[in-house]
Amino acid sequence: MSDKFLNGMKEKIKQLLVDAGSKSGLTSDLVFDVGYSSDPKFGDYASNIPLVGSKLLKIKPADLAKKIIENLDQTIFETVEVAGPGFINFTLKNEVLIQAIEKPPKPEINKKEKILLEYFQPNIAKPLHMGHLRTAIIGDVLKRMFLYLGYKVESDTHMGDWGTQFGYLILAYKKYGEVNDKLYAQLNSEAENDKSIHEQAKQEFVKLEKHDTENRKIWQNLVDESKKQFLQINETLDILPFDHHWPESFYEDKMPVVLQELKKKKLLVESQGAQIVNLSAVGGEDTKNLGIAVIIKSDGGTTYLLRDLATFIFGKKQGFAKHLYVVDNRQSHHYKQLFAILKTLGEIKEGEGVHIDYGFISFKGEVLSTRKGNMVLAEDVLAEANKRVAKIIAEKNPDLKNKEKVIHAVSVGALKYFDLSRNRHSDIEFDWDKVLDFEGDSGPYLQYAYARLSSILRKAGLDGKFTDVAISATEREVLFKSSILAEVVQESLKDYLPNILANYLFNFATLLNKFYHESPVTQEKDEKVKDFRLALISSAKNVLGQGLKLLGIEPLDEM
RNA sequence: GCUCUCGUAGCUCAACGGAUAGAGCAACGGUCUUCGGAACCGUUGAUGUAGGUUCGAUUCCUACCGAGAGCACCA
Repeated sequence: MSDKFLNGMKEKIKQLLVDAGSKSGLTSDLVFDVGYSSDPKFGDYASNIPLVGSKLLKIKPADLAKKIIENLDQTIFETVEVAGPGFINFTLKNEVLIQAIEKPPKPEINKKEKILLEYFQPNIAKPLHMGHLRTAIIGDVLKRMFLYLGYKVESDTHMGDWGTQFGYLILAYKKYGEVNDKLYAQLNSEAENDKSIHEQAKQEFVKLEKHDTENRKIWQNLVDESKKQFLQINETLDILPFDHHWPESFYEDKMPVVLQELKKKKLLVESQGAQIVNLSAVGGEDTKNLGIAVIIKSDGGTTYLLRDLATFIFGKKQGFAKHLYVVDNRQSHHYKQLFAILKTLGEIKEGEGVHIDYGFISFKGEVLSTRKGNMVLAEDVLAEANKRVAKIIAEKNPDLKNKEKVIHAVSVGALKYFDLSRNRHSDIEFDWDKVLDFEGDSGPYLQYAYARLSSILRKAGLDGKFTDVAISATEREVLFKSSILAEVVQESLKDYLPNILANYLFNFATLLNKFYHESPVTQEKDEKVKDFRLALISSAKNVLGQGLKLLGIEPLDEM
């Protein structure tokens, strides 16, 4: 995100430092940072302003730090200290944290700006495997975070229902009288030995594009059936409903205009019978390595790229200021070409189109692939997860109500967290035992911490209130971490990295486990202390619950 | 050949250019007459190589080594 929308505590402290800095001889455009302290002993927040400012003023960082602190408005701070090589460490007053918890900051954003978020591009005739799930899981969390912060965001599935693969599907139907993933794979493998099959398939697609009645009918049936299947993902994985289903075929009538535009700008050239844009020849420095982009194939068929050009332009006409694509990183070349052509057409400005790429999932060192038979099907993983969760519940909590619901929520939580806790740029090594490990750094661990908090509140029967009592270091940490959720979400969304939120929640849950382990609540004799701890638990539960919902994981009162 | 990702502990992963590189699993040792043991506490253990920029580099730059992906008629 290019927006400057942070208005949490970091931004507030930054502003205070800018003011204090200008009274200390620094210019207001000095670039410096305010971040979370790496360790509670360094306070809540830390800034490097003395380190970057000292060079300009040619004085020691420590001396500049002292000067800035003297000029600083300290009303919200308990302590402000100079430490290390020249950091200023800030500890907020407890009452300030409590206020931030009760009234989380809301970012100032451009409410008119609509965002189009494209994720989950299932291919027809291929069953969903773990690799396909990544786009849906990441996209769904991004959508939830946008909505939480007040953005206008709409999701679109962009189902792959067009292109040569449909030639194959139609051909398979005509040959075998029906189509499924196995027959599709069979035809593909036959095509490897028999080149004429590929030609036939291409011809079937061309016929489809030319409105051949029979092919249209076959195609429509395939699409309808597949769509029904794919949209089960909303239930099976608790993915928010999609706002749009604008599949590739939707752009069929929107491509000719784009072609006209490309011709008008003299970008389209004929080469080996195909219509192409030679990006090495048309663009500047940034496009010279992008090579050749095929717009119309030599058989007259359209390409994915042309459809994507039409897709972006359509989105713009619908009033979307940004178009985000959650697609795996193997397509980064494609998106570079897409954005480069749009730029040349004058249709896109910097930051209006973003490829949110992610690493793919491998299994035993190989990429998941239908063709290679190296498959881990989503439904199999979920079924196995359900089995193991059910077993654990039978051991630990046999009297649990709503067992089915809990089993589902825990399984989905484990599956999603496995994905979301990792940086999306990294490839993921799929491992049954790791996905299905419900201890330690896992989805169920977060849900467990939430359930424990609920349990304590249930036993106590009241919510407590923040009283003025001496608190432990752990309690202080809980208080601080409870205050920063909105800020963390903003940071997580800034580079579209859900793992920032996931990692924060894991640390928070760990802290909470430690807290209720060392601080008894219901048995506490001192009423004021009890009130405080209950209030702390109550607010921490809200924060953790909200965080889990943002990850698309259901908070459970009992499990 | 060109381009892009990625090389961190035995394994799987974290770390806006910041302070002592964090976790989980595995191993070993503890906690409990338990507000729920899917828990808590501790021990062992890591930045591919060589330079450079910086007050400060896992992070940025260059080269090399290694892994993966992409580079016109698949999407």
